[in-house]
This record gives sequence, structure tokens and C-alpha cells, in this order.
Amino acid sequence: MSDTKRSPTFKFRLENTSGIPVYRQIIDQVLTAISTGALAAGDQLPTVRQVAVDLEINPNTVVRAYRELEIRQILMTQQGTGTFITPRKIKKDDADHGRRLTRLVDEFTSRAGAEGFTVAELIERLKELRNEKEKRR
Amino acid sequence: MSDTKRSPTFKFRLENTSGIPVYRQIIDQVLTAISTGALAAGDQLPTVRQVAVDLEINPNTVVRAYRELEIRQILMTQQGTGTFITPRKIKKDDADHGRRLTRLVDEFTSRAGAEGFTVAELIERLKELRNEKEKRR
DNA sequence: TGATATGTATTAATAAACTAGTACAATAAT
DNA sequence: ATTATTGTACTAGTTTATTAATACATATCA
Repeated sequence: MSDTKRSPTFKFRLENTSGIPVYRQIIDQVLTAISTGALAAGDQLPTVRQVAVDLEINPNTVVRAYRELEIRQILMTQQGTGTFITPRKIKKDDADHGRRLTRLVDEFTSRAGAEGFTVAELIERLKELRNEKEKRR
Repeated sequence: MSDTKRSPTFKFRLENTSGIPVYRQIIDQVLTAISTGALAAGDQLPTVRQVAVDLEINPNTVVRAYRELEIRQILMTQQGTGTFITPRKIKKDDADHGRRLTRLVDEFTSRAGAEGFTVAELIERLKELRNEKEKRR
């Protein structure tokens, strides 16, 4: 039995006091859900209209979030059908891949630098993390 | 005018095509310089007016960047004297230091993982970054 | 003190981000 | 083909972010 097409059980929630833009909260919740396994490849997300009604926001706000994730190849949308988590197939030679990696790393090092961490420390900690994972296999 | 007895003046540069706000570019360059060792505790930064003239921007834009870093305890300013890197008392074996590093790295890897990056990739990119900055000194 | 260096405050103009209103288009089920 | 369901496009209003003009305040030193 297969579960390639689960119905959209995922729910968004808004922190209206946070000051974080709604569309960004949606993006973050999708990313987090993927990293924790709450959402996996092929899963359908709640429809644009469903989210709009649930959160009492404009459909375009949902679209904006989904669009950005689609551009990052994290979501796929099919008009008339729905929006789904993209099955990943990472291409190392993808130019966009490199750009996103650079941007992510730059942001990371900036924040870390603000707290007094050196790049060397970050590398060291990541290596430990990598080795831990290796062990577990 | 000969130079002062203080350290060689740090230079900012602007990427006008990047779309990144000027004040943020300044912040990032300070943070990066600290994390790579290009700037260290006690070093004086170029004056507000100097930066404004060099980059052909308004002094207030420089102030905004310096102010934010001052709030984060990364810079100290003294009116009439200048702006300096705050001496940090980081103890490498501090337990809290380790916890903060772990939390920062975990959040980073989680986010990166959601976008399909491997830890190995992150390490590789960070190494490149470290080597680039080393070269520039 | 007076001169000159430094950062600071107030205000405002402009640009960008964010969200919404409304109508349109594609898909799938019937 | 019709209809219900899904995403899309265009437009605009409002807020927030960003930068600038200009005048002010404080510290250093001859």
C-alpha cells in the first residue's frame, strides 16, 4: 500500500504578535515541517483558498509563500489540482543551488560572528555533527 | 596629515548591484571582519564622516549600521573620539558558549536540510569562505 | 578658550515590502 | 460540456524600511 497522495492534513498557524510577515511564517512552517518529516515528498499542502479561509487572509498572501517555495523547487503547483512537496533530486551543478548555498552560509556566518563565533569554530562543530551522523549509519 | 597611531583603517566597499541595503552591507562587513580576525578588539573603525565620504552616502546611513552593532555590544562609540570594536570576553570552554554554538548550528543545518543541502556541502562552503578571508589579510 | 575632530537628533522624502480586492484561467470530475 | 475546484494575474492601498538634509552636541588638544 502506498501513500503517495496523502490528503492535506497539514495546518498552518499564525503568530500575530511576532511581527513576522504572514507569508514568511507560512514559508518557515513548510520548511520546518519538511526538516522534521511532518511533510514529505508528494504530500499535498492545504489549498490556497483553504489556507486563506483558515487564517483569514487574502489568497494572494498564500500564493506568495507557495510561489517562493516553488521557485526554490521545494513545492510544485498544478493549477486545478493542488500544491505538493517536490520529490528532491539535487543537482550539484545547478547554478541556483550554489547561489542559495552561498546566501544561506553568509547569513549564518554573519549571525554567528555577531555572537562571537569564528568560522573555524563553525566548521569544527559541523564536522562533529557530520561524524555523528556517519556513525549512526 | 599622517596617519594616527591606531591600526590601519578598515575599508568598506559597496555592492551596488546586490540590492542589499547599504547599512546592512556595512554591518555584514564588520561582522565578517571580526569573525575572520581582520578586525579585533579595540580596533578603531573609520569615522562616520569618513565612511560617508568614501562611499558617497549620508552619514546617517553609517550611523544606523554602527548603532545596530553598538546595541549588539559589538561596537562601542565615543562621541568626539570614534567607534571601536568592543573587547569580548569569550571563554572558549564556557558551557554557555557551547550551547549557543550548538543551537545556532542545529538551526542552520535544519534549515539547510529542508532545502536539500548536506552537511558536507555546508562545511565545504565554509572552508572556502574561511580561505577567501585569510587571503585578504 | 577656540579649533577641529568626533558622534547625535530631528525631520522628511523615497523606495520597497506586504497584503488585499477582484477578476481570470486551467484542471478534473461528473 | 458543465461545473466545481484549484491556482493565477492585475491592480492598488497601506505600512515599513531605507536613505538623505540639515542642524546640534560632545570630546580632544594646541
